Amino acid sequence: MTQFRLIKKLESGVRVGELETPHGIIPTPFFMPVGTVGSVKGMLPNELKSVGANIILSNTYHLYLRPGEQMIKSLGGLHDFMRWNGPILTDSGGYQVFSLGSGHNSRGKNKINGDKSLVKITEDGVEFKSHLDGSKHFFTPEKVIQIQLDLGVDILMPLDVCPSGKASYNEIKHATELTIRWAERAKRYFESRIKNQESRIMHESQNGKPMINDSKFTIRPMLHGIVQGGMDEGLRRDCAKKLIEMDFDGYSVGGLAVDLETRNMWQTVKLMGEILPENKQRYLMGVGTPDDIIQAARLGMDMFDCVLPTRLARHGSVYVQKRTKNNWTKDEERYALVNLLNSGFREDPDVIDSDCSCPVCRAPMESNSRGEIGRSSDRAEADNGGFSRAYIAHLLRSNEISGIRLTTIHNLYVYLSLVKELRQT
RNA sequence: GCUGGGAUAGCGAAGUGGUCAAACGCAUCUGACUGUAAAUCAGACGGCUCACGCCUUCGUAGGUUCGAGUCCUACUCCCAGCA
Repeated sequence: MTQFRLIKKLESGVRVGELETPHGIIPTPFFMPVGTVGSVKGMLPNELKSVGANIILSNTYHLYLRPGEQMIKSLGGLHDFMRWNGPILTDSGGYQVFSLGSGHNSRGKNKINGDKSLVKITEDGVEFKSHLDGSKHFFTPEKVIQIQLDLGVDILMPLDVCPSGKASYNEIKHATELTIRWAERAKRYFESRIKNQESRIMHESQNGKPMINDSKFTIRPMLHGIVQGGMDEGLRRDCAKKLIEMDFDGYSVGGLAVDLETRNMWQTVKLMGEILPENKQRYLMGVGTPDDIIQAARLGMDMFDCVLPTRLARHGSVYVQKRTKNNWTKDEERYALVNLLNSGFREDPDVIDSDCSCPVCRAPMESNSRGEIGRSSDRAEADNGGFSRAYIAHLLRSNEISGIRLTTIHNLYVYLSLVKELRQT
């Protein structure tokens, strides 16, 4: 039984489908806003919905460290905890193994541990030091599944080893092989836990208790296998083959959103699109820019997440469509980044993107005395959007929370309307 | 009016004889950001130069000294206390 249904494959190569999760059926391809610590920074659940999000991503590593998965479980699971009733996917912490590991902290200083690596990988799992307080912890493939099941998420990622894009062949090979062995352990543990859960539900319903119709109880969460292997075709093929044999619910393509100076990832994405099972969803982890997502979807990827729209928004940058009327000026470069903190926007009266209909840019249209249609001048009208670049730049400079909220809403809308468009055209 | 204290780069503020074009913070400018240690980080921030480097600055004007943001004198302005 597969919970992914491929409806059709568009001429562009984009796969249109749907994914059935314990928290509802969602259309693919989709983009997941990143809410690492149980919050898409600055956004409330209803705001995410209003901008078109129907699934979000959170993080095992972070929630385990704080507030702890047991606390979240006792408070009703992650969905209830954060009051988000749509599906949630959690990353496993595999990326943190990468980003907290030695040689990879390219920016800033280690806040807790000086220059020492926070991570030590062994066959059994990964020992790491909390970035919060330096305390030691140990993740195994089983532990990471347990945490995610306790969080109650819809789509789980197994613990993997995500090597730097700059790693040597041997390092990548070792990481890939370990990822495969860990995937097998994760799968075995996951299946046994799910089986227990299912039999318990069966048992309860046969005992005269009311049958549970809630999809939360009847639709099982999904576990992905994560394909590693760097840019090496042999390793990628081998890894994919072994994971496919284990029959995961879906497949993730990892290790491509790291160390971008070495990025020639398209060949690998193309390969993945060709060899991963057609009837399972494919998740390209951590990618990417809007243009990246278009390209990847055409190569057969179904799921995306990226910190760019939210992080860039907090750093003052917004995406602007490069189109004239309905034609893109250049198909492979549809979006430009604009940093509103640049001095040129201080007095810019225009909205971020006049072709954008997000809640920030959208403004009621009216015709003036000469019959020209333009943005309503009635700024005082409630709920009318139409915030000027000058105003948003001012808010950002003043460190007003509303500034980064506006840019975040806009950028997320860009991503979410983009995938929506992908599904339709 | 008297007695103290003070005037440093856009602002605030270190610096009390050489290593000072001058710490640090803010502001400003630019860049980076792809499974979030990230409302963060990096760089620039007197002038000229790609750069080595050169030139002009620490209230104003003189002076002492090989050498002054730092010491002395006068002046201008500000602050506090006392009249």
